[in-house]
Amino acid sequence: MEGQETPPPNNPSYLFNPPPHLPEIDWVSLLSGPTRLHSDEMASLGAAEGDHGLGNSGERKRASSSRSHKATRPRFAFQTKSADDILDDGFRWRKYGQKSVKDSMYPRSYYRCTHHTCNVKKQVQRLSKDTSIVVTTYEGIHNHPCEKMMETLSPLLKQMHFLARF
DNA sequence: CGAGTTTGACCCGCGC
DNA sequence: GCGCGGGTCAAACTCG
Repeated sequence: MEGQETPPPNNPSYLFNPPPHLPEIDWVSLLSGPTRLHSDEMASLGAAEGDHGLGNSGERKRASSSRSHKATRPRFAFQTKSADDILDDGFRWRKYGQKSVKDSMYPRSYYRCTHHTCNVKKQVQRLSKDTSIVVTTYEGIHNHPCEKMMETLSPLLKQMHFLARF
């Protein structure tokens, strides 16, 4: 049931996502149907983000400024057709939660980038309508190079460095 | 033994 | 004000 009408373009110009077994990404729905997942207006640059009182008697020491980041954070969602929920995009993700959503009969998984200085999050959810479709929502931008990519590029960079001497 | 996953509880925003 | 739905935390657990 793979109605693939868009074979992978073999243009060698993609610097991002050169991964080995990348499933087909529905970039069309990405670009045309921007946000029907979360129609959140990313206005309200919450400058006044006082941490919540949270005067709980030492229960959850919720380190403030965690949930309050609903301000201007780039987020984009796209659909992939894959049998596997998690697709290897070159980054390392650590799962930190899973919830069952109301509309979908499948649970939604929450991942966070394992890089120290990188607090990019993503959530993965399988469509109940079409179980072969997985909706991935990225939130934030990586402030570090993709290690998979660096691994691939490393010898190339070395060679360039070598050639640059001439 | 460390990194990552599982899972239940907690917290919060929003609609009624 | 209350209940629901969704997002996150953290302890326990698993796997390499």
